[in-house]
Amino acid sequence: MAEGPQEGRSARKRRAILEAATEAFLRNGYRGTSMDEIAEAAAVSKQTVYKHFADKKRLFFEIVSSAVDEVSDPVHELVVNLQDSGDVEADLRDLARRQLAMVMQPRLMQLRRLVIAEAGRFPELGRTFHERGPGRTMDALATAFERLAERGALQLDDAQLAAAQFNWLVMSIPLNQAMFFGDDAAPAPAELDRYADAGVRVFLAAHGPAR
Amino acid sequence: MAEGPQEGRSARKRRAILEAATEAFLRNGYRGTSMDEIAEAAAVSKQTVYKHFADKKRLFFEIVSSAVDEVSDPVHELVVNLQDSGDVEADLRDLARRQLAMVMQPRLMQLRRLVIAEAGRFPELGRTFHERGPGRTMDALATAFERLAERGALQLDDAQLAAAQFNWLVMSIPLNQAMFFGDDAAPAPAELDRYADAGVRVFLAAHGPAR
Amino acid sequence: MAEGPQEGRSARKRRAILEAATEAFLRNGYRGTSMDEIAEAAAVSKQTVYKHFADKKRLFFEIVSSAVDEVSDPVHELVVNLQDSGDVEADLRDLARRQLAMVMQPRLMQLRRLVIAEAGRFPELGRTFHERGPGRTMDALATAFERLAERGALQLDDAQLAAAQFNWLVMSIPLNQAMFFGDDAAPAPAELDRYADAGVRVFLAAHGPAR
Amino acid sequence: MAEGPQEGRSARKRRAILEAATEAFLRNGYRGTSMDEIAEAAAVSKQTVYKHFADKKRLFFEIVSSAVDEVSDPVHELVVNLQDSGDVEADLRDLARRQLAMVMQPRLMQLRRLVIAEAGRFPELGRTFHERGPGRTMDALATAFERLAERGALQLDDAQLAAAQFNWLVMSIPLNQAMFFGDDAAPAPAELDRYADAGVRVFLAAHGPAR
DNA sequence: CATGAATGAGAATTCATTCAT
DNA sequence: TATGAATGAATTCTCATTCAT
Repeated sequence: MAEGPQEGRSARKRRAILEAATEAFLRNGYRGTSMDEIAEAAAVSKQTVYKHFADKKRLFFEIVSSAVDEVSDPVHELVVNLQDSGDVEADLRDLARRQLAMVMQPRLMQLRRLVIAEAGRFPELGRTFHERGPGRTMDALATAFERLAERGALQLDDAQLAAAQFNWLVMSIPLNQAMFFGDDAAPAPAELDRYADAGVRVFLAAHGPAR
Repeated sequence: MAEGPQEGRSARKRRAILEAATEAFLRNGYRGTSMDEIAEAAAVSKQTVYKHFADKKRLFFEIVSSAVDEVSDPVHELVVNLQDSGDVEADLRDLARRQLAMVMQPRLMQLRRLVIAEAGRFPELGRTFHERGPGRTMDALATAFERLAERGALQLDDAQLAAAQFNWLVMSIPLNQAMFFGDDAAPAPAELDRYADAGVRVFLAAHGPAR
Repeated sequence: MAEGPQEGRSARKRRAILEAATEAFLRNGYRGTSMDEIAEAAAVSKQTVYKHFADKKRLFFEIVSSAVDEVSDPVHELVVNLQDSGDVEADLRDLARRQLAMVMQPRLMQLRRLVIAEAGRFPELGRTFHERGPGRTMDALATAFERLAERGALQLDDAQLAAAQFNWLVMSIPLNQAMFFGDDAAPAPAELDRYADAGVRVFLAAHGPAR
Repeated sequence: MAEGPQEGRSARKRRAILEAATEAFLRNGYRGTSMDEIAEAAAVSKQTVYKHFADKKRLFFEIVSSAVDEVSDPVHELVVNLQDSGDVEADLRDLARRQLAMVMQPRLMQLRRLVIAEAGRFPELGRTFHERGPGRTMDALATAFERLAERGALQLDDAQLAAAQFNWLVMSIPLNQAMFFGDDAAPAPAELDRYADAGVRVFLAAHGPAR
């Protein structure tokens, strides 16, 4: 009765289910996860699961939606708070390093794989992920770049395109590596920084301030 | 009986199974495909399937391996035959456009999704795909870039890194779009060319010949 | 609290349960109705349902018993008040038309189907239905016919038999039609009258006053 | 191998399934019968059931359709072969007695109950039953009556109506009794004959030859 | 008293794989 | 060699009924 400040039994169970399901879906995918398994992991009866979530699909959707937000909010935050110290290169490098570190977290990698795997079966899923994840990040990046361009710190024709290029210049190499070689093979932090720096260098060669 | 000059009944059936299985696995994934379905689509009995392939996993592996080669050989070919007309920009743009068009083919997109989806369950799969697909392509690209660098057409510290950057600069944006928004939402050919060109421009800003 | 003059909370809930259960059982049958469903429709907790009715079977029984009375009382009333204006044909035709209209009401049709469907599982049910429904009606009819016979308006050997014949002559055709073709295919009121009249004609040919 | 003249394994299994399913569905209804039960009763694996019949609904439909034909063909036969000996009353009485005896067979009673019970869930079912059962019988009866009317043995305005009246005059009373009181309470053969005779008497009073 | 949760079983359907013919 | 059947377990979902709060 003292457990959980003002959270009722029901809400507590619901949270337990969500956590167990997130864990399971991220690890084993949609088809690889059974409702029995989720109920057991949440220490709840199957009935309780079905009372909270009408069916597996719906549960899956809520899981993924929450996970997307939970995991991409910090990345978005980062971009929104991009510093403008006067030294564009330093600022972008800083952003790139932090962003890459976040994006490469096992949790986000798993989520990305999961969404790609199930995007065929659940078309909405891919859209949702992209809009609330990379899409939102790149929009914020474009806005930030426009600010920099106004003061001459960047040269841009198309801020959206530049944002996307920055994004993928920084992340593509390690991301794809991890995607295909498994979470274990993910590059070490120091190496991640090198990828980030290299990406920024190329980006600035194209869009940096006029020399 | 006159069909297939020197191919026996058995080999013919094997091929039918492979084709049916490829189709099914690419469309519905590993778990979404049943052996019954494959046998029926190949017009053979299930026993015959099991005679040729010990179990589902093995069949899946052979399918994916073959598909990887089938689908990435042409891309590799392209890179190996990169022209050096003297006009690097034109040559790279030509390569980028062709490469992007190939990589965005539905078949390759499906394969990529499939491998990512199952990489958790079959770690070897991701490795195989990367080595025989993007990895091989990028190696060939690095070699080609080194040739260009020798003649001063490119400026490179690290040819491998440059090759990877080129590769993803050209492909990341449309590839990710298609990955998350479904095959239907893939960009039109004209737009693909624009992405290719924009990627090449950024690449050359960083690695192009000294001005 | 002001609602229901002398009916307590408990009695009100009980009534709500009975109404919800009647609706559900009539529409979906015994097996097709769940206790959850009933509790929800009655806006009470499942526990409350079980407090009022020991189990599903008992609830079902009470439902059907009440429904039988509710629905067959008016029919019985009708027969009991059979007029004797001197014109037997007119009087019987009037009775037949009214009776048929009542018997063909959707509610009674549903009840009839329900009882037939479950008579195997609940033998008492069929007995109850017949006794309090058609049985009682036919008894009343027999009594009325005897009165008419005494005054020579009808010629009868066996009043019970004649009552049953009258009953089914009037109702069998449209009843069976509706039974097998669904509620939607029930004959229109005008057509029902024609069936009633035709039934009466045949009945009077056999049992009418001597010519 | 010597078992079954020219019937293959598969056909034999199929027949076993059909028999087991008919038995089970007739006794326990659609919802009251499980596929497990059917498979076990047929001494077949559940897979085999599903290989022969796509799903429970389909199996149920085939069962009912076959049963309707099997059980109502003899009745139809009877009506088609209605004798015309010159003594209408004797001929009709003979028909009525035989028809009633057949219609009251337990098997047909069960089928009738089953169809009525499930007509709500499967509207086609009721239609099919009526068309191939009572409907067909009454059509044949109408045709036979028209023949008799031509020779003055019957007086008819509307042969279809007269056929339906005959049909129900003969059967309604015992049929409804059995329907509601269970198979055990079915009237004894001698009593059935009395109902048949009484029905014929009323029918002929209305539609018999002019006196 | 009444709510949410638990129980424990059973439903239909599907699967990968293996015998028997 | 290849076909139909069998196996045995798993999956999603539902149900009637009963505790615990």
